[in-house]
Amino acid sequence: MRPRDLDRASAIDKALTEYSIDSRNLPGISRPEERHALVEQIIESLRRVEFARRLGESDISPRRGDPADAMFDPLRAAILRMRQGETDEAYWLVYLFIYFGRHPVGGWSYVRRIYGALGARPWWTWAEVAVNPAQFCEWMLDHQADIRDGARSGFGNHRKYESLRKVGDGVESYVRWVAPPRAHDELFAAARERHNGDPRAAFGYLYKSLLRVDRFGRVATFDYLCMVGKLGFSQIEPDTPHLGGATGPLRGARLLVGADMSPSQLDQILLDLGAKLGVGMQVIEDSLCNWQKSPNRFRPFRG
DNA sequence: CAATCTCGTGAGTAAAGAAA
DNA sequence: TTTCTTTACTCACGAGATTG
Repeated sequence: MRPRDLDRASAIDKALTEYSIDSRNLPGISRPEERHALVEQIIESLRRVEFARRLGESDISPRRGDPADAMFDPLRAAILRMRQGETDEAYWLVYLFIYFGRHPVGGWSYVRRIYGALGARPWWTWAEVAVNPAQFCEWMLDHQADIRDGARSGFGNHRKYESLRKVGDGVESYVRWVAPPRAHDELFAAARERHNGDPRAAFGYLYKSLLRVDRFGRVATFDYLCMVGKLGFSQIEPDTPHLGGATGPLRGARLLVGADMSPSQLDQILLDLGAKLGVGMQVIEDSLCNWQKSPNRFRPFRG
């Protein structure tokens, strides 16, 4: 662990111990091995979350926004667009970033080829897709072979069961969700207003509706909304870890708190725990998922 | 010695079934 | 009706087994 994290680690360790004495027993970390492994996972998760926040404030080369350039990066492209006031394009790029993820070998090649329309013009910008999603759908079906490039392309780890065949349907469904000519920021602003500007309530409301979008299950929905919040596109933040329908994080939560609890009970307990630790629900969700894979020994998440 | 097939694994989404 | 659990399905990948 890095020296600068040591203080934070000992504070979290202490808070965990206090919580398990004062508030609720945490059988999964009664031994120091387990507790230390969890603390390290929490530190790692904090680092990942803070990386996205910092990225939103850092200098970014314009080449990151150009799908014709090998340096293209959908997340950085989203930030650039937002800075230029192109909010719909920014949200669309976050969606694409989540939908495809980064392949360990192929990197962003899927997003790059699709967003950049395989070098043709115009690119598949939000303006193009929103007006005619059916045309995008057709283009996707026609160009699957050109987009694919063996081992040098593919979906990211979290999206490994997706396929190019389904992308058209997914995108069509997402376009219906945004419902142009309504803009993304109108949708998010309405969600916030509906809940008096409460970032958590707005998140919960958006989560429920986005979950109905095709090919956007629990993980994609949660990650997309978290990213929108972290980049500051909209003032929202996860209200709970949303363990309903989860696999890894739910297993982790049951290991930590107790096997006989339902996802919604665990959501509430973890909300309380997160407040005591001073960490957000994405950190809780992410760290429990990684911890659960190896509860008694810290293993960094790679992928 | 390949090339191909066949599981098993891992971590998602969707839908059906069960419970509250 | 909503929530939770279970089951099925998807896709890439690697290890072994099978085939040519």
